[in-house]
Amino acid sequence: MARYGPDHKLATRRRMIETASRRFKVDGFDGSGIATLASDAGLTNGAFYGHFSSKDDLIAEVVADQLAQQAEQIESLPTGMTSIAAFIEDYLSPAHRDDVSGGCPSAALLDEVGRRDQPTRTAYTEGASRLVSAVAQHLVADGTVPADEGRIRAIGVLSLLVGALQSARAVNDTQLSDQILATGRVHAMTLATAPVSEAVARTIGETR
Amino acid sequence: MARYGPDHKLATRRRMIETASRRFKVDGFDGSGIATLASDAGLTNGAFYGHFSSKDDLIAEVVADQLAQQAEQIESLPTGMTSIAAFIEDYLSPAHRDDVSGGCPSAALLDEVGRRDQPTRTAYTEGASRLVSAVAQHLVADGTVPADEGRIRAIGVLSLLVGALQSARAVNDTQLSDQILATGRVHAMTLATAPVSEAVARTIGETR
DNA sequence: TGTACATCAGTGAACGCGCGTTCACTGATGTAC
DNA sequence: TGTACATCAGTGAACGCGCGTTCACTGATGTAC
Repeated sequence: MARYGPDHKLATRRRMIETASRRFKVDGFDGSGIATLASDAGLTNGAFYGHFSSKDDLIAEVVADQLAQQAEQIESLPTGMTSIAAFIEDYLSPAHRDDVSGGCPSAALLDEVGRRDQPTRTAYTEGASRLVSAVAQHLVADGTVPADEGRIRAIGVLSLLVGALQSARAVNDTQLSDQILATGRVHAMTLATAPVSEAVARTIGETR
Repeated sequence: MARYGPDHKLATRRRMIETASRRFKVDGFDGSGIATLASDAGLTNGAFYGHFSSKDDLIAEVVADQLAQQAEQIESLPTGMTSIAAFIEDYLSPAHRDDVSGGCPSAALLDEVGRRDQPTRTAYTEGASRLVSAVAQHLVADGTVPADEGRIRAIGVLSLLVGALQSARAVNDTQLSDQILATGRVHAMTLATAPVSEAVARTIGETR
């Protein structure tokens, strides 16, 4: 089979990145083999290397793509505190907890990213920076926090969201898991909106 | 070789759990092989199954042991807000970020725990519950928060700590990593001590 | 005191298997004449 | 319009390797006589 339109190969590559993101989030980077990744996209193992130079290459591409999608999602959110509040509610919902394959890549893979090669970590760093900027800009545009506090608030909210969702997934006690989510939602709102403590004020000076 | 004292085998088992915890935190569960785990403890692969029934068995033991150690550490902390403040400072220090093998198991492995078998997840759940109780009791004993807020505050602080440390490790930009740590320290203190917002008050009612 | 035997923690080769990667090949389509 | 050839995305067998697990064996020590 061959001689497809000029977009065909690009479409297959896109499909591989899409299906691989799901597989990685469910089984982890180390737990996902090339044969499975290819078969998820309707291909056989040999075809893989026509699209990516190595498994690590695919991982870096997936990480970049996933974080770019998240940043775009935040960037396209309408201005207003309610939209960030809704984002937090969605992020720490039981539905998101139970949807690992379609959910946040950081919640599913963050501790593994720290063990991967530099291209993957660079992709993560750039994607995360863009995400932080997007959330920061929102909080500032909403008038929720002063301009020089945006980044600090954004980093806090995002860290909490990831830590809480991972915990809610790790635990095999539904009641505790639900409590972690409910608690996380409130704390995330606190970090996004609570009045500046003196300590926060001091830190802004240090890290700005 | 054989015929050791009655504690010898137990000591070897202990050593395996100890060295395996370091290996798992550095290379991940999937990234650590039996031959390497055994050799880290000064044994050969065959000896492994005299101590553990399977790799999954060792993983569950390691998770239980690591979280018990953390809970004991918190439980033995002297009463007083300064001790929790010092714990937060240590947890989100550059030194802890750079010491993966001797550091927090949740920061190194949390998203992988969610993919393991039930014994491992149960071990994690029990250990994490004990940790939450220990931190909650501290915050209440310190007089920092009212009795019925202890757990909620503890869950928030711990989620934030884990999320921030994982992020600081994933990112390969030192400046951003340091900023995540500094920001996390302040936010953790905020969650531990900030006055109850109306939202928090409502959530206490829901999740108590 | 000296010898024969039991114990058992640890050894290391071997098992089948799936891993990441390579490569000669296929075969449907487009182009040239 | 019909035939020969070039293209190239995808196939699938094969590579060496390390995985988790099993098992016959070793050999230093303790006990029995």
